Formats: sequence, C-alpha cells, structure tokens
Amino acid sequence: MNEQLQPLKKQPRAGKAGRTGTQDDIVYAHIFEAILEQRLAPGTKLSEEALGEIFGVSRTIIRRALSRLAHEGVVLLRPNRGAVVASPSVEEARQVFLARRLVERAITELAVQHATAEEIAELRQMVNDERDSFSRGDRGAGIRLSGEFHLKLAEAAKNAPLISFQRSLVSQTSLIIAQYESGNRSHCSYDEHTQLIDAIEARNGELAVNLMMHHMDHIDSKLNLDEESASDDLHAVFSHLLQTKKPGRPAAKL
Amino acid sequence: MNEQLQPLKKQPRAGKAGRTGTQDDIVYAHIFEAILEQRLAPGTKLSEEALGEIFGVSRTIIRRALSRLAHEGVVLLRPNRGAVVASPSVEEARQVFLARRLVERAITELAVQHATAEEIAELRQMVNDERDSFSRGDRGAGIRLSGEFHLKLAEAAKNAPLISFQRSLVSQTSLIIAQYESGNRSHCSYDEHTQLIDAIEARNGELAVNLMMHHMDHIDSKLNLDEESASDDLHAVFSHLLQTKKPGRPAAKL
DNA sequence: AACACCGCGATTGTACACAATGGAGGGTGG
DNA sequence: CCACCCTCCATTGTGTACAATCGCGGTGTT
Repeated sequence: MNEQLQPLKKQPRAGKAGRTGTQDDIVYAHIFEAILEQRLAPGTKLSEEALGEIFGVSRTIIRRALSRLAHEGVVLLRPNRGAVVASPSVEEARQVFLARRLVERAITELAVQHATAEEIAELRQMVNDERDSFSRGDRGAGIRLSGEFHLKLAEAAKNAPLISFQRSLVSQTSLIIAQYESGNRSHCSYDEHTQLIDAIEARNGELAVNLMMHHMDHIDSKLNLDEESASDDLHAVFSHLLQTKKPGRPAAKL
Repeated sequence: MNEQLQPLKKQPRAGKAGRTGTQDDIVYAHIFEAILEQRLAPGTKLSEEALGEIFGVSRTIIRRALSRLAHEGVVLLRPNRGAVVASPSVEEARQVFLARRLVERAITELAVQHATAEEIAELRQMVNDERDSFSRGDRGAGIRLSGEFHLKLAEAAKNAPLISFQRSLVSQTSLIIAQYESGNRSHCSYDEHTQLIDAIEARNGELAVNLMMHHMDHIDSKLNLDEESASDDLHAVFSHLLQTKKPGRPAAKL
C-alpha cells in the first residue's frame, strides 16, 4: 500500500518532467505531468497526506506545489476541502482561448522584433523534440513540449509579465486539450510551428501573426467545445456539479 | 520593541485595506497598502518573524501573504535570503506598461460588450470614492482605488484569465506609480474614468478604446521613466544593488 | 596592510503536532 | 419509510520546534 519512491534526494530523472530545482519544483512538475498525461483525471482529489507519502516530503512542500498549480488554474483549491484536478468547463475553456489569442498575437509581434538567433535555434530544437514525442506515441510529452514551445516564444518576446501570463495560459490550455481533444490527432501540428519560426526568423511580422492566428484556429477546431463527447468524459461532464457549488443536493450519489 | 497590534481577530477595520476575509487576506492587504502608501520603501526587507509579531500571527500566514505578493510582482522573494519590497527598474516598468496597454484594450472592448447596468453603477461609485480620497489628500488610498477601478473593469469583461492577469498588472503599476510618479499630481484623473464609463454605457467600443489608450498615455507621461529624478529616488536607483538596506524599524505603526 | 579562510549568528526552509472544519453515516422521531 | 439531527472521522488549517543555509566579522597569513 505505502509504496513510496525513494526520497527524491538528488536524481534529476532527466528523462521526464523538467529539470530538478528545489523539491517544490519536482513535486510540481510531477503532478503537472501526471495531469497532462491523464493519469490524473479531472476532478480527482489530491490529498496532501497521500501526495506527501508518495513523494517522501512533508505536507508543507505538497501544499506549496498545489498552491502554485492552483494559481496556474490546473488545480482547484477548495478551502477546507482540499485540492482537485481542475476540470475546465466549456465556458472557461473559451475564456482561456480568447485570452490566448490576445497574448499570442502580441508575443508573436514582439518575438519578431526581439528574438535572437540563439533563441530561434532553441525553438527549432523544441519542435524536433515535439515531433519525436508524437512519433514515439508519447502524447503527454507531446502536449507538454508543445506548450513549452509557446512558452519559449513568450520568452523571446522579452516581456516578463507576458511570460508569466503565458505560462498560466499554456498550462490551462494543455489541461483543456488533454480533456477535450478529439481522438488521437496531433493537436499542435509542428509544421505550423516550423513555419512560424521561419516567419519570425525572416522578421516578417505580418506573416508570423497570421500564421499564429491560423494556428490558434486549428487548435480551436480540434476541440469538441461545442458539444460534449459522450463516453469517457463523464468526469468532465459532471465534475462541475460534484465538486464546487450546488449547496443543496450536491449530486447525492457519486 | 515588541509592539504588536491586537491579534486581529475579527474587527474589519473597514475604513482601510479591503474587506476582511481570512487572516492571509488581512496580512496581505495591510502589507500591500503599506507599500502603496510608501511607508515601506522599495528594497525594505520584510522579515517573516518581525511581520508575524506585528500582526500577531505565525510565520506560516506571513509566508503565504509574501508568496502571494511575490507572485503579483510587488515583493521580491530571494531564496534563503528573505523577502524585500520590489523596486521595479525602468525596464521592468516599461514591460508592465506595455502589457497593460494590451490588456486594457482587450478589456475595454469586452466590457463594452458585456458590462451590465449594475456593474456600470458600481464603476461610477468607485470613481466617486477615488475622487473623495484624492480630495482628502489620501494619496495611497487614491492609487489603490484607481487600481481597483481598472480591476472592476476587468471583471466586467467576464474573462477569468484576464481578470487574474489584470490584478497582477494593476498591483505592479501601483507600485511603479508610487515609486516614480512626479510630485503630487493626481495620477489617474477620474475625469477620464468617468468619460470611459460613459462610452462603455453607450456601447461605443471605438470611443471607449480610444479613451482608454489616451488614459494609458497620460499615465505614462506622468512618470519619470526616461531619466531618474535625483533626490529621494536614491532608493529606486540603487535598490537593485543594496536590497538589504534599511534594517531599522519597518514601519513604526501600521 | 590586504586578502582569504573559517566559525558564528541570524534568518529562512522543513517537518511535525495539534486544532478546526466539513462530510458521512447511523440513529431516532415523526 | 423518510427526513432530520447528531456524533464521529477524515482531512485541512495553523502554530511551533528543529535543521539548513547564507552573510558577516574575526583572525591568521603573506
């Protein structure tokens, strides 16, 4: 029952979630990755004590990681009732996408102006990694790397507040994609990423923005935001009932 | 040395910082207000233990409040070295203002579409409060209320991610204004706020956006971002070097 | 005299113990 | 038989003790 991975002293575990920093980051990254990989379904309760045993740290660390995840919108923190994996409603998803269009447009324009050759090279490398992940069939890693691409682009824009906001938006987008994306189609075609890099490298702002907006369109269109899919999305369909509101009769049986 | 205000059990102290919620919020609001009122100069060290004694709570609460302030960019959290009041550089200030232009434009457009009559009434009330504060000479409250106006506008836009981002931007803007604004000119003329509300109520999107952009221009122009002012801005000029200065008495009274 | 190294003090980082809250289940009354 | 209430338990919220870390000042050497 109480299997606990080794107290995660050093060991980067470089293969998986991002590079090791402080313990918080490790816990944060692991939970985040688990959510993206859909090993943690939306609505799943995240008990502090259980997580603490799993990662071999105290609740203090877990609490910080959860707080951070909550701030990025990936986890919902209910006072006195613990944390659950967020399950964005269709309306929330729309809001995130609207905000992303806005931010991505600005980021693209700024990146065209400020991206260095080194950054462009890094971006190309990331697209390669992303393609590899998808060809390996590692969908979770693919979604994560695709998000990291957009985050890297934000860094190239050289605007700290936008980077921070983009991080939050990308996190939520990843969760939404994991939750709503239909079937197994690659959600963020790396072709579009490559074209985008080309336009940025050519300092063609107008083209870059157009590509980015089309890219956003494609992401939108691949999601089933208009009507709920039926079978295994029960969690998503009902989660808004059985975790937050509805003080009276909160879905008696679940 | 150990002067400590009463353990802040309930007592809303409604006059000052925002309405009382949980203890975190009280501590957060008080520190935030102290920073805006410039009773806490940029660069001032925020010792957890000292704050804990002042507010009569344990370091746990203080730590959460500081973490939140850090996330909003008002406080700088240096690992193993404690927290200090942030002192945005000119470059950082420019980035914040760029991001704000972006966000305010979008918020204005959305508010024109979605603001309800009730929200518009609330906005007008807030402008009244703001004017009262300035006429009373309460500059800190004025800056804070002006920020809350822009935040309320974001709420009228009905987009959760934008609201969250705007909260962070407004906080940082307030700090920048407190730090850089020249003299005693009212920084956010409520006339402009009133005109803006009128345009929104008339559902005139183009006019509203133009007013907002001019409003941003005015805020920009009132700051001394181009060249440092000499006398009392030494803190700002050097704070990035000597973050630990001013060890004595962090705000004699709160 | 200046530089470098080492130990000390202060402050933050972490873990844990206790208090408080909310939900679930059983029991009782209508 | 159903509904309501009351108690108990699981889980989170808070305070505190202890450990780790960093900066600073003393001391010795070159």
